[in-house]
Amino acid sequence: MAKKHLDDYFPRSESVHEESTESSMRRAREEERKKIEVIPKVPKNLSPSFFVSATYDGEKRVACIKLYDPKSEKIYFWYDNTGHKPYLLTSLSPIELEKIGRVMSHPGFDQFKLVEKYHPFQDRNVAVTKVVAKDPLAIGGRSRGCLRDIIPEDYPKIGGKTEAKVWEAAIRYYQCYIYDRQLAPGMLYKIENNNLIQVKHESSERTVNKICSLFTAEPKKALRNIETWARLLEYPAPNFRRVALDIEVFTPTIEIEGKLTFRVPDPREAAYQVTCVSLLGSDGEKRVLLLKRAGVREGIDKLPPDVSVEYFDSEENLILEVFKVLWEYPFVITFNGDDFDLRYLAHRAQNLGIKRSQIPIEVRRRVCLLEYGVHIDLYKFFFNKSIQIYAFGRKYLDVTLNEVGKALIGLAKLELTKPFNELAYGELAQYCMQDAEITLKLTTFDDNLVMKLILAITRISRMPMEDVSRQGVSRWIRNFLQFEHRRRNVLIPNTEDILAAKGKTTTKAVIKGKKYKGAIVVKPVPGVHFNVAVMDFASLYPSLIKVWNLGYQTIRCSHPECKSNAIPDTPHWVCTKDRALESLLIGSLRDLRVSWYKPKSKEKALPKEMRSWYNVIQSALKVILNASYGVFGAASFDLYCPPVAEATAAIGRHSITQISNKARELGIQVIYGDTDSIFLKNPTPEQIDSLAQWSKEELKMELGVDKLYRYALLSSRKKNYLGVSTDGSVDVKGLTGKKRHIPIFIKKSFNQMNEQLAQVKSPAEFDGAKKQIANIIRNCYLKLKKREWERIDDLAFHVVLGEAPEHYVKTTPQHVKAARLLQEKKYELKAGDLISFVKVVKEPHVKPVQLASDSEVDVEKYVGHLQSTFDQVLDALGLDFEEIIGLTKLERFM
DNA sequence: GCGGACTGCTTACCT
DNA sequence: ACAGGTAAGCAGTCCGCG
Repeated sequence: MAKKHLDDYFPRSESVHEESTESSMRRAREEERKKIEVIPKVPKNLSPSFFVSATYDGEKRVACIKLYDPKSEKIYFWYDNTGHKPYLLTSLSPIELEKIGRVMSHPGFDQFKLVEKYHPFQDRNVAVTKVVAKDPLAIGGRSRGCLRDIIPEDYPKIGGKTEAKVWEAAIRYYQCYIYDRQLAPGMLYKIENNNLIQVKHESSERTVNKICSLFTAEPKKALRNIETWARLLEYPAPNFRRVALDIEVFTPTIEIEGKLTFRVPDPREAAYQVTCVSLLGSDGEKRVLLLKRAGVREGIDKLPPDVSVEYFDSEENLILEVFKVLWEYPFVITFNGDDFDLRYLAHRAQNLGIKRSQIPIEVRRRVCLLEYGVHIDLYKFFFNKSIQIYAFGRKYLDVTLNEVGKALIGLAKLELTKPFNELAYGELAQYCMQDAEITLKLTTFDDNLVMKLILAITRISRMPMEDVSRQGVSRWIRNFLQFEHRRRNVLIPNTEDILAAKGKTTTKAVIKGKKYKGAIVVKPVPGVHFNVAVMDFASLYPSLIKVWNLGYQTIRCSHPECKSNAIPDTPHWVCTKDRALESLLIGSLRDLRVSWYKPKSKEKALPKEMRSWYNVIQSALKVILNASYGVFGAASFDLYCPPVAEATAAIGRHSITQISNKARELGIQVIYGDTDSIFLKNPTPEQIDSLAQWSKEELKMELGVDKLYRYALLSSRKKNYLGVSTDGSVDVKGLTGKKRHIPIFIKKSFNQMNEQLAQVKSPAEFDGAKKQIANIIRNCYLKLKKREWERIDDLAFHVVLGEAPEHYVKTTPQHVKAARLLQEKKYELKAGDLISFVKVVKEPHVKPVQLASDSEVDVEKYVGHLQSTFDQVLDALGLDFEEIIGLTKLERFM
């Protein structure tokens, strides 16, 4: 079996609840008694509290739920009292299993139970055996000899004829617990007679009813799903009492070329002193804890008066003071706390001999959790590509506190006037407090958007908040699908079973190395087009998954009579008898977004807070829906099913082709289109209506007007255009002048051109604009020729290192050449770093901007870039770069 | 030994 | 560690050329 298989079972990365080793478990047990004193006892009449996290308690050997009471703003722990145990499912009968010695003698083995499960490929119930264990580690862990490995290994040895199947053995125990008890993380619970019971919220229930009444035309099953989702999304959010934490550590300096640089201390060694810690609470707490240093005078004038500044003679006392806070706050927010702040504090505390029972941090391989509260590491959350693109619209490009802060809340890190270790108390405290402030504000801006977003996804995905904030969208989708399997008593198939039953892809991708054919891009008609309507399908792929009943069960189903229900452009077919889970769930999420949350988020009559909540929900849904097709084509997804992805893309191509044909039939010129959109030249409202109508009737798909452009400027290239909306705003898509690696020197002129284009209202006004544009380009060209740039930085290209510089073996791109020059100067570079370089005359034709001087710049190279940037627009405008800069074609030729 | 045609690599973008 | 499609620029290779 492939090695990957094991990784799939117990994913090492991201997941926060990793198994502890035997020794650390023993230690934990010893310490348990002491810790428990710090954790509040559940009061007799606990008010309705939010389920925020779930773990497995290794000592008590039961699931543990963390409940956040919004009244006391504390977290309470509830331990399972239902006797639920970890288990796996297998195709072997108890009789066969009893013959396997290693199963029976396994110390973690508990008992067998015969159960029935619906088999999603065979379309019938099958008998399977539940192998119950005393401990999740007995089912599957990193250690050798767990039950899920033993069963298939030993079955042949007892004369097994077929393969021994094992299912659902790689699900984390606390998730398994959530599924089996059909719990709703993020929702309200109470504890009654020591039982965990979900609580209703009456006014939200009324809204849920109202939403359901919108969907009465839907089949019963779908309606039930809509109701469940609506409840999860309508229930209110609490105020999350939280503290942002940032630490500063003494940082050894090294001298490079007379310049002092520093190396970030290793948090696993924690060899240097913690010099400053800022704690900023959502409740108004503002504290800076400073370590006293010999010879440095106390006194701070730069901090606001409401900040409490506390000096410590001993580092140990400082850290213990921080720990008090971590034992007390229900939510702790950091930026990269998993890999730095919390990790450093924990290791440093150990180095200083602080007792383990006093350390509130659970250090895992990749994450740091809290013994008491919930730790949210914003770095992980903002790093999430889906969050980056769909929730925040690509507003930040680099995931650093500085960049994210600047982009989302207009708050940058402080710039230091001196090397770090020479800072007086004032500047150090100020710097540290600023970081904590950015961190906290990243969770408070827009009415606590980020906290609510995490809460909304917690509810949809049925995961603990810690996992939601750290894991990717494919895990969110996987978990709610697994949850629904359990609800319906459907066996969750193994990845390789789906692949074996449904096969791979059949179409040929345009791009070499891709698995199947994707979307269509219609060749643009270059030039300036006035009155352009852009129509698109409302969330194309999720709609197709809904309308075409797509899912791993239904694609290429086993019923012969379904084979005639063919998917265009592929040899696949789809089931006509059963409804696919994915189709149902993704479909109802889509419907809720399109028909309720999206309109509600724009309803002006609603109170501001309501609108903002609806906006949170609609963007959470957007993030999930946008990934809902892609996951089926991703081998890392547990329900990976290539034919589903391939079919979805094929129907997408079919839909856009049909709609363009229909548009032309209606006498509308289609000037461009990409995946789910078509650009229509000067259509009448009637033509638009009949196209939308036709789509609804024939394709069962909603097609609407997305944009109205006063005019669109199409280049001859696909995915390259500029549109001026009726309100004068300019959409620039794909043009080089917009790309972030291009020097600002060129970008400035490009933006000036856009300003001119925004002014143009009619074809008659184009002439004036063209003259202005020619001027802009000529000026830029002349400035270059006369070498009149302001700063050399303006000429720098900025390119991200995809991997560490030494890792490039096939070719050496220019940014890597520049990176290697920096390395020679002792700069430390890694994957993800942004390299800024200028083009110079001498070999190797590039130089890091830090090391370059004005005189070495290769002006001709820059003229070339200027030309190619503007050519994309000029050909549509009927202008010529060489004429603009005053060269006749003949001169240029000679 | 050198330049053009070609392919492949890398990044940034679009939907 | 959700997908495929497109553009740009450069690196590297092959081939012809007295």
